[in-house]
Amino acid sequence: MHGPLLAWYDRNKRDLPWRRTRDPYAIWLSEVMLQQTQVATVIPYWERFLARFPTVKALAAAPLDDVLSGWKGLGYYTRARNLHRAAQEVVERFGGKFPATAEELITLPGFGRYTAGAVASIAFGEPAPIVDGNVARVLSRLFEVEGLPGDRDREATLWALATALVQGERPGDFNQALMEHGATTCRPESPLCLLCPVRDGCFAYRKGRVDELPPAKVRAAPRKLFLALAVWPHAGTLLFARRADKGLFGGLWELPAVEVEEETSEADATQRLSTTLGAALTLEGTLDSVRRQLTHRDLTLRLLRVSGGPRPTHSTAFQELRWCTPQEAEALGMSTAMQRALDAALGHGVMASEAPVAPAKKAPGRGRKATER
DNA sequence: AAATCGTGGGA
DNA sequence: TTCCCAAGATT
Repeated sequence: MHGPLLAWYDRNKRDLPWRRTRDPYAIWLSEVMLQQTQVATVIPYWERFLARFPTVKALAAAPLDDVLSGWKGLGYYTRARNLHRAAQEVVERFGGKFPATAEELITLPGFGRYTAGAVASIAFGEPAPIVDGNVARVLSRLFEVEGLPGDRDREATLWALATALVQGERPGDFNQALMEHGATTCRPESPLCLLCPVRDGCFAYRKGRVDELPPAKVRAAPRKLFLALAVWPHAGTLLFARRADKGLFGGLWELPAVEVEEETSEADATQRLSTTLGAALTLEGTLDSVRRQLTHRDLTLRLLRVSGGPRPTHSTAFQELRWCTPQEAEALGMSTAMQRALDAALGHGVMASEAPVAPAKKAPGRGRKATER
């Protein structure tokens, strides 16, 4: 099946930007961005990021804030943090020369077995195996591998198969052929078996089990999470805070937030924010909540417009505090959820409703008039 | 080793 | 609207 699949790949592969380069750094970047993320989403991010950080040395030398800003909106932000750390290790441990073997690569932050094998095979031609979601699905069907995703025996079988299959011509292209086949033909729903180049050897196809392999993974119901956000305008700025490195949205900026319960009153939430920020806050009004559905979280952001003092510049509850104009805030690493909340606040005229500071600044035109309730 | 970590697109 | 989930790594 090695030959037919490779031939199919040569005829049918998509023209993706990272397939036009042999730069290990650029290929690595694509692999990290593609983790749990769809190709169409990654393409513009990859091009922008590469223009901003053209080499591993440039990335290593950049401030983490710039890296997180470049990752803004892509999700799984630990990837950006690990990418940055790994770039610095490439410079320090390997003299800026990208390590060429899976064995070395896997010692870098953010490199697991998959990413190490992908970079080693695609960028350096090492016959290193990979098993991602696509490959797992393709091999499960071809060889009728049983077991749920995550099952130890199943994973071991898949890696053993991938290891055996990648020995041969053009290991990087073969690995990509496996993935490409899984992404476009041997896809999860309604696979296109009539177009499959290796149908004759597929056990699941012969037995009519294509639709039942592999079994879908069981997913826990998302838990609810309520955050109360302080929308605190002053002199054309808003207060922003940097979250802890670990956990949800780690290291990203936000409108200062505290976790609350669904039934927590606005007054109590304001009090919690006062304590957290070390300031006496007055609730001036509320804005519509912003809801976001994450894989594991059902997120509700409750926006509280507040005033008060003294205005803090640091806090024990946050890594860092900063008063930023809306324009300055655009350069902060921020989750999409928080970006939506910020856009909502600005769109409702929270800057304009502030007592004007001479000379009066115009609120950014976000469309809607203030409809504060 | 089961849980955690985001997002946008498609059904 | 709601649900599902895609080129995984980390603890």
